[in-house]
Amino acid sequence: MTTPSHLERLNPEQRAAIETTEGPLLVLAGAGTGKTRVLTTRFAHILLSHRAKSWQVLTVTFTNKAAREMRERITSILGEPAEGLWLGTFHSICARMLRRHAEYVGLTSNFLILDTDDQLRLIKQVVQPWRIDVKRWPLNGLMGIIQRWKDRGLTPDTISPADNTDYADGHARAIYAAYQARLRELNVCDFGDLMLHVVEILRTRPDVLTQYQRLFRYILVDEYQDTNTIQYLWLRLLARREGEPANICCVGDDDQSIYSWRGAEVENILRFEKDFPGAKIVRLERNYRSTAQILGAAAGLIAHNEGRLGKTLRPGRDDAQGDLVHIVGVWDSDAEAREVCSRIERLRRDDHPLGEFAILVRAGFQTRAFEERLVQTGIPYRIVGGLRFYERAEIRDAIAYMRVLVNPADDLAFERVVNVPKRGVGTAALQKMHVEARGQHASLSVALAFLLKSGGFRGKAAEKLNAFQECFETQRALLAKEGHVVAVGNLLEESGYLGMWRDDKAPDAPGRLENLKELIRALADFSTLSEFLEHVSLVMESEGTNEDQKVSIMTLHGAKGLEFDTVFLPGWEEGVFPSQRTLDESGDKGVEEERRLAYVGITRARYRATILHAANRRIYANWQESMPSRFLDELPDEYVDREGETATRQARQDYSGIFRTSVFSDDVTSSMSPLVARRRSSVNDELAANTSKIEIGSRVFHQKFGYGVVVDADRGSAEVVFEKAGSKRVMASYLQPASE
DNA sequence: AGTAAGCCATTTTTT
DNA sequence: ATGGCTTACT
Repeated sequence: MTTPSHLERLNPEQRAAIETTEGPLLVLAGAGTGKTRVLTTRFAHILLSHRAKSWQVLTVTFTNKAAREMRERITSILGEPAEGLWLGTFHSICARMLRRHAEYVGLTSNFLILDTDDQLRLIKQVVQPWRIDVKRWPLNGLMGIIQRWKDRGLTPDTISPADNTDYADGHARAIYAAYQARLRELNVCDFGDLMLHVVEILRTRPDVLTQYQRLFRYILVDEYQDTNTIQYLWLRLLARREGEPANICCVGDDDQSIYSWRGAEVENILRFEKDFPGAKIVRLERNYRSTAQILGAAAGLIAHNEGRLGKTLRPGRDDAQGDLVHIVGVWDSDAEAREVCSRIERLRRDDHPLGEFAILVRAGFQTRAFEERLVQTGIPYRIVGGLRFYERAEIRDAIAYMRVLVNPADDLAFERVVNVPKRGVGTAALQKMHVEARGQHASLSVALAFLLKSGGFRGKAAEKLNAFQECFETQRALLAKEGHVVAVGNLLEESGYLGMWRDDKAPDAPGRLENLKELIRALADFSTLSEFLEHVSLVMESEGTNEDQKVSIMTLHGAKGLEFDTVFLPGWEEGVFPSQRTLDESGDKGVEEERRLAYVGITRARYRATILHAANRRIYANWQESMPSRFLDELPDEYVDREGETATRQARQDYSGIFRTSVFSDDVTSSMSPLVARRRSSVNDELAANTSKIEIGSRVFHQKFGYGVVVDADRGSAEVVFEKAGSKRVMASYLQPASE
């Protein structure tokens, strides 16, 4: 018997994970063990073996990226796009379901999905009657609490006293109720509602539930360790046929659970066998990504966690022998950046492509030192996971314009743009509209129209608001005739929005205009504006990832699922990693999650991993001595090379000890022991800083303010007269000498 | 209604 | 130290 082509070159465990199609199955897939391959092949196998049609398989992921990749790979296995797939993120699939049955939860099928800005604006309004002291209880916190409740599937009336909080003087539950009521009135949903409402429907409408249970003959779930309670409830409702647990296959790795702080419950994966009686478990432990040393180090580290399902990564590659994992102790964050950069340069000279380097940090503030050094050294880099395309102010504004164009009654969007660009609408004018709208039980747009007619506004404001109203009406009329691309283009032009950015003197204004052009271009990919807006609210993706050869800087969280030849892991110090905040808030549980994060970090590397820790680090304002991370001690000695680390380790116990200096260094201070370095550092660091190039009268460039001329300079900062942004005092380290 | 001064927090992020 | 946000002036 011949093996079908899609099952070729799989190891026995992978094959078991694919061919065990019936009944509940948990696939414990360690890092780099071919998880995505198993998921996609399993899908194809179900189809090719005629167990189900493509629309009878439900496949859920967490990110759009994962969903897209899976779709592509399934298409390539099958040789053609599969029909009517239920493949997407939890949220996009729930949105699809909710549009079908919206009326069961008091919505209509054209409900709108809110972004975070809208949510906050709404909470702000809803909270008014309680006169909450927002200093003491920031609204962000309130939103967080409501979100967490939603993650756990709690509605205002199912929150037990034990679940309630002191937040907002104990009014959180009542505010939640008011917020939900308001959402319903507006016929809108936040992200949490997409899951919450669907679960509500499945629970209260047996006919609907049965319909889906019959439809989905197979269910595939990616990253199961990241599911929260409501997602788990949703899956458990769907994964049942004639009272029996259905063919649900969850893939995940308890060792890579790093999102408990946003509601993920590792318990879900740990409890799988109990939740789904008769479940089988397949472990994928052969790693095809990393060297034996990297795997050994990672395995040794994660072994310190308790309550694991248990899994040991084994090298699966023939060329698995490689370098030891390097641990490097440095003086401070600048030395750390220098050390990393000099190592990158060394490898770069040996033709290692820049795209194969990653610097993985615990928190955003760590990136600064690396950026500075990379700029100085002239190594191209990219910060991954900064602000995403659809989160930029100009994009959100433009989208709000589109929303009002589609639906004049979209008050949240209306409010966002009514005074952008400035039309002389302040809190007073807005208040007037709100009062009018409430009085008439109508939208702000209707209220504005009424006020304009009845002379509620005078002078410049009236004129501008009139024009504002009119350009919507004109383009709305044009929408059908000319199409949405033209209408939106006109709208942004005639409302003065594009002009606002054209007149803006800030150096980032041209970039914003560029983004807006990009957005208008993207409109053409959709046949209607509503379709585009649905895409935007669910698939908040950034523009095409440029495949330039650049060093990637990103957070450990952001790196999950990625891999690089060479990985640098800086900042392994107590308080930074594990982070102090996690230590304080979550204690031992927190340490375990941080350790998993460390495990994720190490296992990103194919060939080389270098871990760094600094003896001193600036926290907010002042310098602090820092202790090497406890995780360093947990790495098994046989897989690591501790350069200059013995010294720092000893320093922790005895500051009068004798230290050894590392021989492996381009830069004297970078990897020497802390105490030796301390004596030299003040001199060296100042020489190293680029302040020497920043002299009075020299022309400089600043990322944010653009070009300018230095009029005054001292050690750390300089007064610069910028061409466009005027005179500012800025940190010298943010300045580069202008080349022209 | 727009600007200056004070106040606070400041990990991680997707949908 | 810094930036973001609210409050208090002009």
